Amino acid sequence: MHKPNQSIIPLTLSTLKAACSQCNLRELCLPYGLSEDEIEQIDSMVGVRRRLKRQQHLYRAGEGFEAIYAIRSGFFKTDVLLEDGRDQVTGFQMAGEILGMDGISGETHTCNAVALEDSEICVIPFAHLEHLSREIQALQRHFHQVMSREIVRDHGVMMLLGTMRAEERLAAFLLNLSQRFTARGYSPAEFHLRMTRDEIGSYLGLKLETVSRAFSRFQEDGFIAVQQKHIRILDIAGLKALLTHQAI
Amino acid sequence: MHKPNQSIIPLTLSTLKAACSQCNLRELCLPYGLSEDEIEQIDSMVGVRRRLKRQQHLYRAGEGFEAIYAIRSGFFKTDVLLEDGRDQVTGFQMAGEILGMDGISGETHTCNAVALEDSEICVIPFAHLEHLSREIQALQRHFHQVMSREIVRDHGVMMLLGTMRAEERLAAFLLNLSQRFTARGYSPAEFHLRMTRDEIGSYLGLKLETVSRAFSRFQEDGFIAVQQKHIRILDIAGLKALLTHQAI
DNA sequence: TCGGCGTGTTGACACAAATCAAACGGCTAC
DNA sequence: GTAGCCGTTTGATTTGTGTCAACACGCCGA
Repeated sequence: MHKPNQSIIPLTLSTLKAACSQCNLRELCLPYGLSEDEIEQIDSMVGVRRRLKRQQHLYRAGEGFEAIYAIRSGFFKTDVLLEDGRDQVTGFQMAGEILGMDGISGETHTCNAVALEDSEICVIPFAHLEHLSREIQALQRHFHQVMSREIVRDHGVMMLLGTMRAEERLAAFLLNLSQRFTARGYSPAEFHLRMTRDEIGSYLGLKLETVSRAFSRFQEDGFIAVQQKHIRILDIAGLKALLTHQAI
Repeated sequence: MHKPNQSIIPLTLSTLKAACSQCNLRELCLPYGLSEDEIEQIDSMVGVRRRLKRQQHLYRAGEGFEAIYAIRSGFFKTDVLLEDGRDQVTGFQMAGEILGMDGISGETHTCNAVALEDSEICVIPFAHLEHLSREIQALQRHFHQVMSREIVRDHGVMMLLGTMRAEERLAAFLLNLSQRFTARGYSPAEFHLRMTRDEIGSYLGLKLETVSRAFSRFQEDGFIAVQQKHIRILDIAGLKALLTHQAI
């Protein structure tokens, strides 16, 4: 009955069991202090789950918007394409984070979301979410906070792109990843990059060669140990100093 | 009873009369198709109005978040400050646009909002907005769209900062302003910049000298006529071509 | 096991924008 | 009216990052 190979897992008793109420990412996706009853309601909100393989699109720019997505496991990037072919990665998302809020305004997605590793997401039909957040105040508040957090995050990226130099951008990027991995119970100092140098560069407004050089420089200076996509941070304080200190 | 010089206008019959139901910016701030009854409810949501003089702060980073603000008239900028003193303008806002959504996530504002000319704003207590948007579905949907639009706008700025060259950024900036003025019934081709070259530069991730040079270049090339802060666009198509064509 | 391709590194050079510096112009205040 | 200041323009020079190119590495499939 439960077919792991299928990309859409139908809403059955067995899948429901593994829904929000049992999910260890609950504290990332949902507000605190919900009653049993409310959690049960929210469980029913998550219609289906979907598995995506590496490089598979969750949605594409131009597609109709119907749902937002909570990442259950895996890693994603979102990117925007300009008419003339230029594109930019607008974000990297990991477990417990929400995708698709760009689509709310125009009923159409404005960016692409691509899995950077095999991933699993929860589909949250938006009409259903709105309905429920009219009933459950804590859910409403939580959703507003999630959207607002996205706005604040974007401001941070604008800051990075507008005022920082290449090495500062990369340092900020690594520290941000480290902090997010930590929040998920992983090592703050050692992790695996799911994206290529080119994708990092696109996100940071740099060319891949510049990213590569910055990695090398950080390694020379003893801030990190790089081995392909495996990163070990040796001197977090040093990286942080790069950011705040800057050219005096 | 009605004292225009005071910065806070109390909620009286006379001010209520000039509230949402009578506001000519209604189609920007509110959803279509509300009933008389609903509009009356929303009227009551807008607690007070406030006048701000040029250079006055509407709110500052770190201040507690209680309300969002609809601009009734005037012009604002928002900016973020880094610990090391660097700052960046994250946006310019004009009549009919909403300020303050950055504060929702952390109960605290994360940026400063400053009036760039004498302005008037409507204070929308957030608790009240959430309450009402649990009752009026169209209001809920509208608010979500406004937040989402902000996210999409931010992606556009990231695109600009990450992939465009100086002249492309300025062209995009001018075209965006033109389009927004048009939507408000002003001339698409002639307008007054409320911000300095330095503020434009901060927003576009450029130094003020670069902005100035780009303006001069656009004038030489016959795209625009610049006289201080007064801008006349002579060749919109030319500016647009700068964006899409780019270095072949 | 080997070959090939995608990905990453490193070097030489070019170029766009930053920086430093000076002078100008238009406001505002006296 | 005029002095002074802020904002702007313009020029000369520096510098960080992009560009072009060659090469190295690791992974996958044959």
